[in-house]
Amino acid sequence: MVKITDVARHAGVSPSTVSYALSGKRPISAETRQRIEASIHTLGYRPHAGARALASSRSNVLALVVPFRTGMHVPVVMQFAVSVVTAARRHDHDVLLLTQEEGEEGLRRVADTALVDALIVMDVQLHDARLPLLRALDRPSVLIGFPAEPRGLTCIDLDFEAAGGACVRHLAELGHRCVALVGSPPEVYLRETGFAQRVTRGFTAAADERGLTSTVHPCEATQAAARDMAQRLLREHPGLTGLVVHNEPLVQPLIDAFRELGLRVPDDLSVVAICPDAQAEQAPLPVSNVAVPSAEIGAEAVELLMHKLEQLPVPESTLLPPRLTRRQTTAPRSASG
Amino acid sequence: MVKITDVARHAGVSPSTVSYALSGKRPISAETRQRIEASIHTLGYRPHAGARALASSRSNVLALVVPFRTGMHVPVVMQFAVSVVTAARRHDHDVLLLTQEEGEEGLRRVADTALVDALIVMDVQLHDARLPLLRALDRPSVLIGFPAEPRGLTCIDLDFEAAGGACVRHLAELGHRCVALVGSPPEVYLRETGFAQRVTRGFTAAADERGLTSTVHPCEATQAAARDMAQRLLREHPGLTGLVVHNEPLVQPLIDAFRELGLRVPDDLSVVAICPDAQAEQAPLPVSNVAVPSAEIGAEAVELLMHKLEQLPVPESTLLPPRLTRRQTTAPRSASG
DNA sequence: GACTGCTGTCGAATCGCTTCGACGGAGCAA
DNA sequence: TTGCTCCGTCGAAGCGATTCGACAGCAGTC
Repeated sequence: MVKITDVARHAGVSPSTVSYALSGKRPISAETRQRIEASIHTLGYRPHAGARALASSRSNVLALVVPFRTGMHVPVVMQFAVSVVTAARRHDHDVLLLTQEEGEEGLRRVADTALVDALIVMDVQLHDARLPLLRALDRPSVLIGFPAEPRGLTCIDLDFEAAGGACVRHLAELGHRCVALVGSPPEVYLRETGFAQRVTRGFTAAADERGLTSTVHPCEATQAAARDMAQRLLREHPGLTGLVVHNEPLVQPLIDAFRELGLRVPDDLSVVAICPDAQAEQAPLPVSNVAVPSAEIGAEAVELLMHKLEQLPVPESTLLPPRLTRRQTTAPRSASG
Repeated sequence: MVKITDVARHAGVSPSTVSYALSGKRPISAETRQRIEASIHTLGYRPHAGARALASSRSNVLALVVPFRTGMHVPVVMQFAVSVVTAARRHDHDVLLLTQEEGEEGLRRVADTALVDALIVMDVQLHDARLPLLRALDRPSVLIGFPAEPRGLTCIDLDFEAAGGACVRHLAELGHRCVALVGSPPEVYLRETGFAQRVTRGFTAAADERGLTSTVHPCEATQAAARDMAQRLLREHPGLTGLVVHNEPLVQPLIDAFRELGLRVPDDLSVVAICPDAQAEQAPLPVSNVAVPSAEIGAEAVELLMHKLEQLPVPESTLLPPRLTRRQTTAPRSASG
């Protein structure tokens, strides 16, 4: 293994000079720097991560805690993880993958052994058991999602409340007067994952504000449940012409189910989903949607963390504003509707 | 931060004794060990990961390289990653997440900086550009998937060839005489990802062996493509009664498309998929399938790596035998079929 | 009773890098 | 010329573990 002393000897300088040339923490003359860079290149030198971490007390590694089994949509999680890795690399950091299964002990372990410099925690619950720990840890963290009490933490997420409102307003502007929200499976509400409730709140508030009739329905993510839900909505709310879906795997099955029941989308029923753009675009009939911007959230979470690592102030809450794209599943309410 | 010398002082022993008590590399009397453990507990000691890595030249971290954009089914990748993390933790290792985007340079970086002890590489292509590097690296690696020339490497995957064969034999035993394979999107074949070709080979060989009529059709993973494919198969192969699907997102759309064309599953058409059990079970009509055992592959990949780290011999190839589960989409060929 | 062989522990060296203080020389002001 | 400041570089002291060789004490052997 080639080490910093080898480089130093080869370049005719001292090890500390090589170190400073690499880190830029002290001025080094252009000439010397070039000689050092040449030596590094010809010798193929790479600083030893452990030695560096020991000496500098920085590992340049971030922990990412991903949900294990949850109501969360898998592609969203994956997309998110990839964007975190990509963003971290831009800041010369790597990403250690932890599963939620490890729980608090896992967080404590990677933090206390100085294996990571900072943590990103996904799928935060309203009353998450890990909150006290995250507050107490000597390492900065960023949460994806909002707990009941975010003070003293750094949280980021899509503004789901505004997203729910945006969907309703879009429908209202198209003339719809009776709308329904089909949401996450019941256990997501029970687990208090926050975002489900926030969508509901925004949805209901906007509907009330515009004087629309509205109902909310949690729903399992299966085709059978979709079919039942479609029938039930038709039966219980005959005037329904606008539907908001916040349940990724259910978007297409619901649309299909309504079709089978004889409703045309968007002519008889307008559908707007809260889901990733990729999904909305690729549907057989592209779906009007509010984007769930996993990549943006991941990238921004890393930026926040980098600021915290540099002791710069960051906002406690970051709510990304919803972006609604009208595609082909929403249309003005027809005369017959 | 509490360090090993603090523990040593508290327990009235030398630091090296603490280290040996922790690692078990030399005998320590029961009494001393207990005193040390008590001190560790009361002081809340955790060994510094960097210091440990530097001294022992072992970081206890594995790298996992996941595909970025690919024909691979996202939930399979995720499932796989989670099982790798879980298995690694059982061996007191952590997992560093790399994206394929980083390419060879990324592998070289984490290996040469001694950030990781070993690597797991997913989505290996037949003529993967990373193979020479992986052969040359001073750190062991395990590949998920088989390149054209696996010699000198350690590879593991489902035995896709046997899986293709198993599907055909299952259909043959039910009396079917004309079968088709609907496979991955064309680009997966072009990218030479190996598993697509292997399924085809096993499928065709088994069909020939049993004297069945067989055809193979790559297919995009969209609903529209599924519909076209169903129509085309019906038109071109009127005698078709057995279908093998090796394309996760297409399984349900294909079944739906055939239904819409008036075919009953399994009465008129038997369908067997190569897909994760979870997907097969959760379908509206549970699908007969050969399991893609991501979790097993991930766990076994970690075991192989652990053996290699201990210098134990491991097989160059590990092919997991296919496991076919008959559910509700396959039935004996009907008289009319 | 001297010798051999364990068992259990210690001390010191070492891993490879960062960082702090020091210092020589150049540039500039008085 | 003297005295100050910077700039660029060096040397040495850590960072916090692991590991190797040494050694004391005790048991068993001839």
